[in-house]
Amino acid sequence: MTTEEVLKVLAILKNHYPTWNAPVVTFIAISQGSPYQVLVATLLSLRTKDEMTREAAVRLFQRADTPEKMLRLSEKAISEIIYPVGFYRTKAKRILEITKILLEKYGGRVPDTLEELLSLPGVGRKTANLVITLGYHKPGICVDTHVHRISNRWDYVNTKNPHETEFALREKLPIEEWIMYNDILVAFGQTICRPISPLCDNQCPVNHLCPKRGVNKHR
DNA sequence: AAAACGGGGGC
DNA sequence: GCCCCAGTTTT
Repeated sequence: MTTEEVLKVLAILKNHYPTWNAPVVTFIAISQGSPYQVLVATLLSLRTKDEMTREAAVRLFQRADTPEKMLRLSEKAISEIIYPVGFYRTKAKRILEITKILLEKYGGRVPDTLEELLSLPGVGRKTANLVITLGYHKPGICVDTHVHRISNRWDYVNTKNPHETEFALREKLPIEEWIMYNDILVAFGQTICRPISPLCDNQCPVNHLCPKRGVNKHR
């Protein structure tokens, strides 16, 4: 697909967007979540189903929604709160580790630049870009499995790894669409344009524009 | 049993 | 670039 065609597809998907659950981190952001909450929710979401992450994030923020409050919780306590999110021990440890750094080096604030965010342990490009876009409302592209998969499924980019996808999208996609592109592809990818057995025939509102419709019964 | 989950780090 | 890691839910 060309950029022009992708923009047409996005316009159609935008109309369907309200019928899908907003992705967790987006949900946190639009419900007045702080950059710190966006960061923590993103850490929870790594390799974890959206719904599990959402429930865990809500429970955790009831107990601690600021770095100061978070440090009062033990690693074990956090583990129990965020269960059954996968990798919960690692994530609890990482949340505390990063929170300490935020308090020691950044006065309790979350950095808003890519470089500073990437310097935090356990923060890669996807996490950093999500904090920048949803925490600080600055332009960025965070490529997760959905963005990567669907961008390639549309033949919009032809890339092997997420980093290439991010670079290609930065070149091709108008900057005004970056955040919406992310948001919509995640919501769309979780419900319709799934990795395996996507719902092309009955439920996809853009199947008539998709070069891979019916072909992608798997992967 | 195996795949999937809005990856990250080490090399 | 490739390989390994962490745990739970879903298929």
